[in-house]
Amino acid sequence: MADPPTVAPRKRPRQARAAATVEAIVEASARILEAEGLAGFNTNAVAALAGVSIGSLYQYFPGKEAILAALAEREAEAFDAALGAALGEIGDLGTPSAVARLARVAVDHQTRHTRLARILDMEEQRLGLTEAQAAAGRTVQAIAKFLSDRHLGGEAAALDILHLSRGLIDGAVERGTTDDLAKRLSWAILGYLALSRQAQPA
Amino acid sequence: MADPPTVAPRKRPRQARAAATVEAIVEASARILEAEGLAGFNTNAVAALAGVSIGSLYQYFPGKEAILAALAEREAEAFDAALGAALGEIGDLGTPSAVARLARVAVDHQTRHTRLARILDMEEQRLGLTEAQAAAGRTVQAIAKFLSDRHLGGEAAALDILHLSRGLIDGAVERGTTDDLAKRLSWAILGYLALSRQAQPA
DNA sequence: GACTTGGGTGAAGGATCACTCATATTCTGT
DNA sequence: ACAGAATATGAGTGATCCTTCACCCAAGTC
Repeated sequence: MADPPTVAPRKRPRQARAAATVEAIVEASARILEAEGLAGFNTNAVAALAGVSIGSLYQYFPGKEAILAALAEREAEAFDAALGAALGEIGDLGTPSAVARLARVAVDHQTRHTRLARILDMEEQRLGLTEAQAAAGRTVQAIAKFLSDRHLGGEAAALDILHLSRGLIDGAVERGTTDDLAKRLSWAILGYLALSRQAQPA
Repeated sequence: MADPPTVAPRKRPRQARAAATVEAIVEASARILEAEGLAGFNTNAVAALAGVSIGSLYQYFPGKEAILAALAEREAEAFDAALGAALGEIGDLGTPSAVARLARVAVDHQTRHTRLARILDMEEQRLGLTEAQAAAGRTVQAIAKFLSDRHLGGEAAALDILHLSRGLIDGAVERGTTDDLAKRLSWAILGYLALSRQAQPA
């Protein structure tokens, strides 16, 4: 087992110019990972695509794993925000409609960057990306709250649903069958919730 | 985009000794991928763990990707066999019991080598691992037949279920909540089938 | 026992890539 | 305008790793 590499940013950008550099590096990384996968993800390529020298990259990130960490945090944050917004808008909807709405959000997010999302998900485990995991934890809590408010389940159900969604969406994108994807995802989620509730009446 | 590397075996082992060498290489690769991930998967390490010289490795495989191909085929074949056996034993069971049985098979298989399975799944897309995909295709057809025999769905449903299962199982293994996993998986599958049937009555 | 073919070896070439450092440029406050 | 801080550069270094090749050993054949 390899020891976990340092993942905290090396220094913080103070000028706008520097912030743009950091942003360009993260964005370039996202593009490369989506297009080429982990294999094509090397610091030289990232710097080149970002239009920045390798030296600059190492000013802000202690290594390539650190870029992954920043990227993972960014994505987790974005998903949490999108889901939070959706949750705020569905207070009085019926459960099927509410779940359909949430399914849409998940599909939209995951469809945009399938490959990137899968890679980050795997690396999140391998390295200890605590920042990203914290954001993901907030997402789980938000869904768990939604479920328990409606007496549909708790945190365990939220996690199962999240993971099952990932698999279903990734698979559908892979084979290009994303037509009724949100609807199909709703079937899985609502079905899971109905049967789990029926199996263990609270 | 990188061009797809050659993946066909270089030559076929004719003596028992050679077959053992090939087997050792594939097995060592599986162990390394499970323990270290793609990052630790290099030909030197594989040869060393297999107790074989690097030269021997290149006698049978044109490159590391070819080992991946062989491994993917082996795993896909194993899963197809296990699932086929289970399908043969559940001819007259009720649908919930039958699905529970299949869920068990999927959980057992995926739980044994989660990390390996995930890696192979990703690489299967990246390279064109046709042999492995053929075996996977047979698995899909077997499930599709099971579903259509009971008027529960077709190939699309089979694929959705397979992918959703992968996500759910991987997630559960990741966080160590594999206790009622087969049951939870059954909920998702049966729920999906029930609602999809209800949405589009044949 | 000579010959053929299959099997096995590992040092070495060559490519890639992470990361550093000495130097140059740009910004910001005064 | 100037000093000092922040930012940017990219050739170079060393390590890792894929792959080849020239050579040796083992097994079967006549």
